[in-house]
Amino acid sequence: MVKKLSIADIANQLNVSKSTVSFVLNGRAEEKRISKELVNRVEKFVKEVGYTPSPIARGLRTGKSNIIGLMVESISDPFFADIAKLVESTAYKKGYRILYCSTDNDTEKTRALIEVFRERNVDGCIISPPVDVGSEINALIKAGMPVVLFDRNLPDAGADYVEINNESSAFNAIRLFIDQGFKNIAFITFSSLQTQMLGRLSGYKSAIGQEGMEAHVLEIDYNPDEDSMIKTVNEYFSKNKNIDAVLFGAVQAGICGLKALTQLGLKIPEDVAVISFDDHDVFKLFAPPITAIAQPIEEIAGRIISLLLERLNPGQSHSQSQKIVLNTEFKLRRSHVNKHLLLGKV
Amino acid sequence: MVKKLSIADIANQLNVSKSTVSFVLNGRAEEKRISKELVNRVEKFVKEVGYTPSPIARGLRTGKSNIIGLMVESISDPFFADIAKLVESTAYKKGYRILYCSTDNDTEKTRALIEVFRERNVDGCIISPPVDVGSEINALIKAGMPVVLFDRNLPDAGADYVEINNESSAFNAIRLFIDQGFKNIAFITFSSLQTQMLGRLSGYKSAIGQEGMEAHVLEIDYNPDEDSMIKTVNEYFSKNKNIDAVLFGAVQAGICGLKALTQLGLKIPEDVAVISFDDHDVFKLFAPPITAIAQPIEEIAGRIISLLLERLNPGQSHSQSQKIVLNTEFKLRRSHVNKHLLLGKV
DNA sequence: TTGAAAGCGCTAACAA
DNA sequence: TTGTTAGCGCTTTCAA
Repeated sequence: MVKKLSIADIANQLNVSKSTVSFVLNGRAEEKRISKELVNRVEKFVKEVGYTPSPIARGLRTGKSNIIGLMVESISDPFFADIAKLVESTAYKKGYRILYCSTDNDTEKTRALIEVFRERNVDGCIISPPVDVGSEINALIKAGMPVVLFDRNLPDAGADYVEINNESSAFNAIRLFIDQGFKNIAFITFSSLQTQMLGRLSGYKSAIGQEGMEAHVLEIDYNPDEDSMIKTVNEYFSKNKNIDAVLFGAVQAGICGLKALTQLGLKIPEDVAVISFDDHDVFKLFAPPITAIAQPIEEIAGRIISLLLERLNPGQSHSQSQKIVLNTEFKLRRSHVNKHLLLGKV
Repeated sequence: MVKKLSIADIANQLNVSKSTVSFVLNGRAEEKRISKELVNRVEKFVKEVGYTPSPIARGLRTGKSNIIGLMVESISDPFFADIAKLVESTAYKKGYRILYCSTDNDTEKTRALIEVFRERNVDGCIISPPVDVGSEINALIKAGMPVVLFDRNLPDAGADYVEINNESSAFNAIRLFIDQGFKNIAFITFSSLQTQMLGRLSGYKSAIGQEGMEAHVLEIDYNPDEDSMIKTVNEYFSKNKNIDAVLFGAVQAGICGLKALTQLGLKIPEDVAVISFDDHDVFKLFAPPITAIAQPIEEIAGRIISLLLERLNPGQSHSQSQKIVLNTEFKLRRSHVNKHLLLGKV
């Protein structure tokens, strides 16, 4: 591998100046009224030797990097992994690269990562933020950085965001239980102050409250050691044998829950009916298949990236921030039905 | 947000030169015999105003970026997502950021991405390569880029790599079937020329061949539309009713296979015994739980990153490339046992 | 229509 | 012991 060519090399070999080459390469030949003939000569030569400008030098000069920062809670979470995949694929086609990092829901790490984004001159950010980083995000936006939030938002941030209708999804799931005659409906979720979790909890509570029912909420502290979380759920069901239906507030909660229910030998839906947020192969293949509240992953990713691209190439400058709320889809399977009700009918 | 400070600002305000500041910041004060007092003054001021050097300018000057390029087949694959997560977390602690991209197993895209890595001056690459990029990878290495391959390797590449013992894992899985008396053992996998897939196939064939059994291999063409792959597997089982055991060659094949078997109403393991490569929540929660050949994810990620860090900070320069082959772990569950054999025993 | 030159922020060779 | 200065490769203003 020989040394990489620079624009100076090109200019020298062509006996023109660096600026001419630069103008041609940046499509400003016409504007600069460079002769068609010269343009051709430059383009031909550049293609011939396979020259590409250094994005680093360009970045230093222009402040642009053609990099999008993507910050999610954890890339190993299937939801975020799917989003990342789709976002990267679209961004790549538009010439953007992805600098990615996981926050691990750690506010301090997130702050440091925002600083990394800033100093690396990323052109825009996509962030699923932990709580308490509102002021940093706002500072970023004030400094002119395009920012799109997703999955959860920050109440005090003026950023664009893409979300699902968490509250009404939870509400509807609980209604589904109530309408079938379930009496002791639990909500098992992770303890979290993030808006999406708050929304789901509030949807649960308002559906329950409407009926004057008692709320049964279990908030698990997230723990990388899954077994300890399973144990928590296990103990909860052991102590609350009256629970006849449960809504899981997130895919990981659902998976832990299924593992706990399996350990306890409880039958779904005969002993406990189940609905879970998010969809996953586990839910499709479980016996019985688990009814799930599926997020429209493709659409979420699509909206995120178009929101960001819009900000990056401000056609008509929407200086106003956009809030997009998408609908979830109920994947009605077999885990949520009231067998006793069915039997009654027969 | 005010304009970011530059090293020149720091130098001015401190009435020293840029180089002095630079040396202090880069820990070369002692070597340059800068007075303790000055060092303190600089460090204090830098901390006070929160100055951090621009990595871009530094990168332009030094050719180093503190960025590691991570290229996987698809970040939405749970295996790669887990690896990415662990690698990022370790790299972050060492001050490296991750520039990530998916190859989608597209050789052309991969070539373009390698070029991106090169021009962005990433300090090192972690790649799960598609076939036919051996020469590009070799060129990268020749140009002095540290490269670690994983999951599959390139026969003609001189890169470090981390792999599992694909061949013997498949061999042992088939032996497990054979020893229990299964007679028509299939191998269902994706059609692929990647080394890991070739290894698994060859392990299957040699175990089968040893017994003089007939090989039953189904190679699915990977298709983002899962339903079409399920259909393929479904038809295969419909046409080959004598199959009494099956090894799935990858997690996605296993999931498709389970979906197909479920559709067909075939009982596991009574009608068909099952083992799958890779472990996944689906396998743990399926009824019955699926016996899996689990890859040691943490260890793979750990080896990858330490191999790379070793190359990045060549203590004793291993110019020789290192090949690391890790053992898989059989998660013996219930899907692989021969019920007829058990019955016979009882 | 094209070219010269400044400068983005940093490092490091060389001077003092 | 510290400062001066020349680039790294590019864009862009200004001059020709």
